[in-house]
Amino acid sequence: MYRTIQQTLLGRIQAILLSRYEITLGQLAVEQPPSIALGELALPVAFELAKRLRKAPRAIAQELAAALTDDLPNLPGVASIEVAGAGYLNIRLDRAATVARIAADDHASVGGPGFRLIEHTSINPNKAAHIGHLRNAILGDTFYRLIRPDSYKPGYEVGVQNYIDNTGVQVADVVVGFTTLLGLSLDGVRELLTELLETNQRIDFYCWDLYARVSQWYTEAGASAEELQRRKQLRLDTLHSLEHGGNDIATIADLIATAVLRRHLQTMERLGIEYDFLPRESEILTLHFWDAAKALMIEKGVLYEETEGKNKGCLVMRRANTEGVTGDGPDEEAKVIVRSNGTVTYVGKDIAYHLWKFGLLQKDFGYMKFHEYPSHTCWISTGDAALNDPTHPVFAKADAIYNVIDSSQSDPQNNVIAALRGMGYTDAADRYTHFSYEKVALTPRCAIELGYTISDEDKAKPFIEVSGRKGLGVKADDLLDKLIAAAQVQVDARNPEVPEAEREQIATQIAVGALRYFMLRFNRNTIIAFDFKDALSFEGETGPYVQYSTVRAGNIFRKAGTTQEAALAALPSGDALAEMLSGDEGAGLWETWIACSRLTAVLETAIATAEPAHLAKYAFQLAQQFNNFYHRYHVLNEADPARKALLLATAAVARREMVRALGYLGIEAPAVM
RNA sequence: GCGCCCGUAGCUCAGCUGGAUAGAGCAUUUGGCUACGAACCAAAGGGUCGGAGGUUCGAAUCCUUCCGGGCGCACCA
Repeated sequence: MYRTIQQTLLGRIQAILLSRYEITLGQLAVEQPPSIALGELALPVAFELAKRLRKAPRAIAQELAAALTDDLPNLPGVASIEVAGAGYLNIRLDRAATVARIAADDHASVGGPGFRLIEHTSINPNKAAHIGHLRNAILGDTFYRLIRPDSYKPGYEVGVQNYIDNTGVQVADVVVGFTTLLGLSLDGVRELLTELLETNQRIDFYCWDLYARVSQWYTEAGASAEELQRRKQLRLDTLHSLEHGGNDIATIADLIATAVLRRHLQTMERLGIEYDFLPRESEILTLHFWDAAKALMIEKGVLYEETEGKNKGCLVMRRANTEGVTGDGPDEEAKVIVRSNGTVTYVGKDIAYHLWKFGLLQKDFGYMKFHEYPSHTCWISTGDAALNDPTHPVFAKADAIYNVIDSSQSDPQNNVIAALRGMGYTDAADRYTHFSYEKVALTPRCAIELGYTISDEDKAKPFIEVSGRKGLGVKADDLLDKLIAAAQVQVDARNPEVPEAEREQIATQIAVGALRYFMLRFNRNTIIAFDFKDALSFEGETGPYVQYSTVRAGNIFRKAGTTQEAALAALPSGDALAEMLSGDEGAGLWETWIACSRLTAVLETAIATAEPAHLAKYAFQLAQQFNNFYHRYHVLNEADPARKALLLATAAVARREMVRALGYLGIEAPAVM
């Protein structure tokens, strides 16, 4: 609703500027005044115009205020406009009329045309997911919730995919662990996987330790140089066997990668995170995506053979943000895409994959059903035409893409964008968003708590990098288990009358709420220094604080013998409502309604900036606002029926928007807690 | 060497495309449970927004420079 008013106001202002001054301003700022006593919206537009009109801001503001006041019939909901400070235009709204519209759930639309593809999670399928992966998946999943169509907004058509690098070095490393460190054959690996499954052991946890062992084995202190060289070669040979396919090593890799992948899906499903499609690198190889991309790149003149210098004999591409060839010499800054031995680099494969996303590659994956969620199917790629299920949805038609990938990958991401741009696909390049975020690190204290030995140098640092190679990190499932246990203690103590199964469900909701909120409260480019104390907190700026607020609100309706919907429908109207919302006393309630009306405005900002943290902050502010209201106004004891109805409606609107905001964060509102 | 990011209260972080007195949480101190559940609320202390210049009506925000930290810059994936 707040956004609706913003939009009409800006529209009128633009019209006035055009007719009076013949000025068009691209971007007009709308702010909230520091205090509600000054109004609900403020326009600093007069300051902007002062230079261009060579007039004092206050004088311009006076003129604009007069014009807007004349225009009041075209501004529904606006009560008055006044000039304040050095030249602000402060807008006051008609409280009763606005409250009625908010109660009726009148709000701006969010959404538009076009298909969007979000890629997130993309964990190497060779070990358990850790907190860093959680941040990635939670960011991606939350953004998906922000933009998808739902009952509140039309949104955008969207697909979610999780890229699986099942033929990379990380999988090769863990395969070396199974074949060499454990000395297992293909049958031996099959038996071990079955055994782990039957004894309810997590294969991804098993691989976590094995992967760390292999990494250590490659650089083992006691081993001779020849031996280490032999191990390195084994690693390389294994990688090549995976890439080539059709051998026992590749089959082992596939068994392990698929089993680990299934575990990742389970872990993420605990957090309410689902996928539509799992494209795998193995199919990018077997279906020869690169060959098609290469032909296209050469045709478009982006890819060329270097004939001299250090990259002689390679196919190279001009790098992003460089001038390329200046003068006669070779472009030494160029990025090698095809090595002199004819093999393609990672960026090359990535370019092919991204051409596919935008529907620009003349090739497609085969699709098989892989996992069933309650509401939809998750598909996986296949290179076997016989296995392709023709009923599969189409994904290779993106108008815009969002790649949730940590910020250290910005260089390769920019190379892919540069390739698209160089090929003339400027629309695609412009709508390619590297949804970058900083990593989750451990505080030294946390690392010590986990039992790792930390060097003095590391102890002095503010944080220590998580390392799958070293096995240094907090596994996602472990953290979630820990959070559930902590929540369970509280739920059991506070709600002994609730059946056990329900208490467990509530504890899980709280744990997920705490975890998701924790990962979302920071801006994307803030490094999170992980600490159990903060992550396990249920007080202050946390998910459970917001959840608790919804429970409190819910209790009011229950005890008043009504429901949230009925309370909103029973909002008083007319002069009685206006009277109750007026003055300082009414301002307290009015403030809550205005805060509740800002959801679409916040959604819009969060989507435009690809920053879910805005919504997390908003959810918390709403809860603070509600708790403030809760203490200030006692609903059930209110003697005046009209006033009581207004208080009930206020609690109802607060709960409605808190639950919505939480929903976008992927957090449920428990019935009790 | 080049590129990107960061430096705001004791700690962890917000601060919307420059705007009104720089805000939260945690921690500390104090007050509030015979009133809708205290996973809560209220109050207090705590800031030369890394330093120095500059741009202008106005700078935490933009520009330059320096200091301090992080991450990239392979014929690795």
